Amino acid sequence: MIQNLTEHDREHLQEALGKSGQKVTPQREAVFTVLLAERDHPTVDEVFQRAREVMPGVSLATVYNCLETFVGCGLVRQVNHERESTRYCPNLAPHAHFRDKETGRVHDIELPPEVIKSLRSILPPGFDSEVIEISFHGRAQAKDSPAN
Amino acid sequence: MIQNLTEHDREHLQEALGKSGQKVTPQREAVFTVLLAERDHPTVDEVFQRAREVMPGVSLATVYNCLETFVGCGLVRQVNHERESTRYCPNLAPHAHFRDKETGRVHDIELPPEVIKSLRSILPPGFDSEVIEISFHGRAQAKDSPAN
DNA sequence: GTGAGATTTTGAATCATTCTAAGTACCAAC
DNA sequence: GTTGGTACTTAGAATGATTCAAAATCTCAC
Repeated sequence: MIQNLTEHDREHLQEALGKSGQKVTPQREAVFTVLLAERDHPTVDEVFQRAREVMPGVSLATVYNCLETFVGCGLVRQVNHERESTRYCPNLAPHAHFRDKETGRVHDIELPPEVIKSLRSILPPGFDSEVIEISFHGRAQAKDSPAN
Repeated sequence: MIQNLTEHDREHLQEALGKSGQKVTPQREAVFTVLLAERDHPTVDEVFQRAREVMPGVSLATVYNCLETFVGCGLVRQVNHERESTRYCPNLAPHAHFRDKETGRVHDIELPPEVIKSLRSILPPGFDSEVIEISFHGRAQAKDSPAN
């Protein structure tokens, strides 16, 4: 069952939206409620299904809009950041990727073994990871692609 | 300009394909050549455009097939691993994600500040990152979602 | 209450990717 | 050298997530 927002959460929503000049609407409340109710990293479609339980008339487009708005004002995070076309690289050495916001270019960043180790060490017992994907997003002033 | 494969690269291709009972074909050679020629993490469509310069008749479907084959036999790596629907989470504390291969579930993994620091430290000078995305892929025997 | 601007809705459009069915190439056995 | 099998490629249709466009609705300041 999806509970109503607590006073505190409602204020949080209000404040975050307000800061960027946007309003609290029933739809936004519904979507936010859904996100807080079950923190299982739902897809848009899952959010949509659940939101309809609370507000039967909401549309899928609105759910997309709300989520975009929330991401924009820092209320929620996108897990598959900037879903774009899949990219391929023939560099098989362990490395991270850095996507330059400005150019869209992706650079390889060498990944020293001790960093990999420290990453693995944060996994709780019972979690066994074969693949670690790391990607940075930001700006690079570098002239040329580094390590490749 | 896209050069032909070196002897060495051709052998590499041959061996990797052979291991999984697959053949070297002109199309696969062309696609592999393209991948090695410019290591800029191209999208499928970019690979397709470039492959056509080398082999005008090649089809998009074949490029998809070749890339899938290469990933399967470990010749290349996919940058946007498992492109799926975008997911959302309201956990704003810095954390990594762990996707369980079996269930498809995504778990939050707490990210200690020192690990973040060590990650930032691998960026070459001139690279300034605002967002770091980390995702593990593997198996979890845990009963329940941990830190959330 | 009116009007401007923001928000929502529906349905169409787009884009990456996958699927399907038919065609082609190659190799082995005869 | 023909036959058959298997892997591979092709074109185009189908799918699925997401975005867009235009009309309808809401909200708030006045």
